[in-house]
Amino acid sequence: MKQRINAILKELGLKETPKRLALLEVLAEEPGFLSPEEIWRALKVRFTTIGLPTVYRNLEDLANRGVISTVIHPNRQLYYYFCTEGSGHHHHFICTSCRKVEDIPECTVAAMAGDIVTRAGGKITSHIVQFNGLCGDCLTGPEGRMEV
Amino acid sequence: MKQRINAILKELGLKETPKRLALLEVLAEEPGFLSPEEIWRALKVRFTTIGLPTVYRNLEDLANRGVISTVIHPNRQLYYYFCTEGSGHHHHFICTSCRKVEDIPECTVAAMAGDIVTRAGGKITSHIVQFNGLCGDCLTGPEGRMEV
DNA sequence: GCATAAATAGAAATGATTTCTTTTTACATG
DNA sequence: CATGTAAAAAGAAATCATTTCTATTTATGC
Repeated sequence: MKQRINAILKELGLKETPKRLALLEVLAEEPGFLSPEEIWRALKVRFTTIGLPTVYRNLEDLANRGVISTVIHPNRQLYYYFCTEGSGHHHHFICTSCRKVEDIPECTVAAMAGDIVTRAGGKITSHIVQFNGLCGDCLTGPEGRMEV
Repeated sequence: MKQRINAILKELGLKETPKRLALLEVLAEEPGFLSPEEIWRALKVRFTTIGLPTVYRNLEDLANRGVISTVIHPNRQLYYYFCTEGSGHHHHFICTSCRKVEDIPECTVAAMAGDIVTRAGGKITSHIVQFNGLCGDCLTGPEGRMEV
């Protein structure tokens, strides 16, 4: 796993700092998703000085580069997950109780739900399907832009 | 529209307070999604005293009852949208620039994206497909619960 | 009209997340 | 191996959306 993490950082041109490596190790060893503060607490065991902003900065950066996934949680806090499937875009089924994360292959939404339950044996309480982007007007014209 | 709002509140057993009615009117007149503070500012034009907590409380309550929809935004702020399609669960395409909201009928995810672009003429920059629930273990056993 | 639970005001607290400035560090290069 | 430099991190502080709290007001059924 350490080799894989090293390779990822090298490929992205990121410095292999001890804290960044440890952060990824913590995430990689965790089967479910974690909050920044939880990761921070785990890192404080290994490092006497480790700032919460460092954790936030690295998580955001790594998520933007597709190394780790963000979890959209009903409580709107940030959670992160190191997906063993690699960085290809795909979807997840998360358990809001134990935080387990299951990969979702592409298929229809309704079939997806059924497939998840069949394979994971759980119960789906809600799902989020939302597309973000620019509508036709905003794509073509400069007027009315008001990015939020 | 006022009649429809009145009917909705009556059906849910909610009191028809002037502020709650006005809040729904503001949302109903807005073609896109709005933030709590924007709604609050709109209401301050009509009411000399209107608290932001009142807006938050009503929005959360109405969303929980399915009267209005929440918008999951990349910036993680809260946004709300009064969907003209009624309270049936369905999905949305939002423009993060002008805030327009388009309804999405159920179909495959890939087809959905294509369909949205075909009808709205925009560009999809990201999409969220995530299922929340309880995995098989959490559903059956009491151990390991740690709702987050 | 009156009782009562619901709703609101207004102030204050909360707490996750971000910003800022200074210091440290990884690593490419000589 | 020394060293210059840009990236990374520390630590303190700020931000600000959201929530909580208590007292007061109000809509509505009787």
